[in-house]
Amino acid sequence: MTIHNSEIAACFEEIADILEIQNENEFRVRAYRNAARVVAGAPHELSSFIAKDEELPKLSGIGKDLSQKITEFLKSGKMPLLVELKQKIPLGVLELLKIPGLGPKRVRTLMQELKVQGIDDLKKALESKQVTELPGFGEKIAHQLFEGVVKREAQNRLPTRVLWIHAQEIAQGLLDYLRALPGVKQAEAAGSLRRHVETVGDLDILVAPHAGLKARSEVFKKILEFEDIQTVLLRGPKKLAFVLKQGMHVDVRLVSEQEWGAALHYFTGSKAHNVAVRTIAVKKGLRISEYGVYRGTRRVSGATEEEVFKAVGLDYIAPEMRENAGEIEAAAEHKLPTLLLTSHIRGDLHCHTTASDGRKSISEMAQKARNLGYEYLAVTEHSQRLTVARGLEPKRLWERIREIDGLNEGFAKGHGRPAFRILKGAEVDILEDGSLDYDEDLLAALDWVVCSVHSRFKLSREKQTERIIRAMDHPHFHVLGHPTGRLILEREPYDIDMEKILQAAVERGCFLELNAQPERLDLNEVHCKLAKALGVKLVVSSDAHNDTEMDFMPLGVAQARRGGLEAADVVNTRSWSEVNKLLRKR
DNA sequence: GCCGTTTTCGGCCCGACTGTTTTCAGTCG
Repeated sequence: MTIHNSEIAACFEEIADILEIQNENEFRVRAYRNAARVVAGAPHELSSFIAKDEELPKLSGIGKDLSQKITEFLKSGKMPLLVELKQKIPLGVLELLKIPGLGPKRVRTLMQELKVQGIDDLKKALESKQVTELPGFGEKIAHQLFEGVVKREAQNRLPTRVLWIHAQEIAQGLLDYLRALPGVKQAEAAGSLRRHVETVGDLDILVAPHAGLKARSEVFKKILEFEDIQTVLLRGPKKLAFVLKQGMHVDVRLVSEQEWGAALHYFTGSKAHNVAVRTIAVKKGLRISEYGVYRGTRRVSGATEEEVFKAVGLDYIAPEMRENAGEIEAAAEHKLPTLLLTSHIRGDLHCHTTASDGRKSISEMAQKARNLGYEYLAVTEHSQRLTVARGLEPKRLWERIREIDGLNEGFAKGHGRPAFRILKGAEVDILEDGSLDYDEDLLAALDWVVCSVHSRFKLSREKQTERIIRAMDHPHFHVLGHPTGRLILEREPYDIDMEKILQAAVERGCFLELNAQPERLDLNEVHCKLAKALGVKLVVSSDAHNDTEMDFMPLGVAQARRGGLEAADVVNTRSWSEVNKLLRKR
């Protein structure tokens, strides 16, 4: 059984929670939280080092003690400190920390004074009014906690985060409203939305009003008149919080123009990135807050993000990379990658039409591709095995090949438009034994072959990995489609050894896909970094089932940027003739 | 518990808001 980094991180988070409730040294608590973040963001599965009987790599924030704990956990599956701590504390108590208004101190009071051991106990204590008699608790907090308990019960199985694209739609509506207000100079979304994290929990919105006290208070009033606001949670002089009808939590900050850059940086995060940047500032005798960069009481900069980075000796770091996963060190050494842009993309190498499970004809899809300025579009219908998606029998695919040849002749005639070409492709199922779903001669007639797993997701890690690598052995295997099979918030990835698969791809000269569908987005940023380090090139594809879905390409590009990819790392930043040269020799 | 161009002790990121207080603790991001 393999233990993933996320499981190690979860253990450290739990230890931190319990230590905090026990009123332990806050810096020890912070060390565990920091370690959880570092491990969760590590580019390699730490278990792979143990499997190879190697030392764990040095990670900043993981010292001798934690390194030893991780090693023991990976070898034995047990973390003795956590076991010991859990014996000292009722299990339901950790759940209490998730109720808004309850932190470690109040949980401790509830445990000691009222013997509260979980959410049910808390509810009873609240109903019997015992809670309001405790020191530090009053009517309002009791009310807030009761709401939290009820909401928790109702929400238990609802996901608390939404897909990036849904958050983006909601944010866009709010931003359009804010930017149209007369007193507003600029408004921007920060937070995980700006960093293009796959899922978003809440919105962080910055608003810069025109100067003057009156303008500020006027703007505040107007913001609260936004029609989608359901409940206002908080309203201070600089900060508003509310819940929208869509269930999305929103924090709004009023920011002056000269503070804009510092505030944008601060609220874009990530938290780990901010802490790391501010730590560098402290070492240079500076102090960074959301208001600016200060030396003593003197404000040094803060109007733009570029200024903030420059003040602490860093190159500008794109929001997508701000996870404290190596970008700060790279920025200090002027070694940041020149990130991929959507404008670098010269063609889309994965889409479907009405022939299988798409919604538009080849011509309509080609038209859209030309409108996007692409030079080529690979039409990649599903193969015969995927009957639910009306996968093509060989005979129908042969017909399609001839049809596409005909269309391309039309494009060749030009009519004054730039050259364009439809590529004859397929998304071929990788069968359980690793063979492909079409015969050799048919595959040989195609320009571009995407190979994907669409069945038997539950194979063991060894078997699934072997299955994919065996498929890669096939001479016509060009790219592994949606390599993990996950559907964000819906379906876990299948269990595979990604490092092994990437290594196999290097050896065989094939590619992996970064699928731009909003619920796929695999490879993720950690895999992208690994791919780049190993020298595997990726293909960013829309996997469009409708012409409108070809607009998903920027989502894939954003994921690639999170993984630090440059244009050269991505296959379809090249012309088709250049891509063809990259294809493995047959 | 981690870390070191203030190296093996003594620091450790920063501020807003709320409620319960009468100057601040707790929570949150």
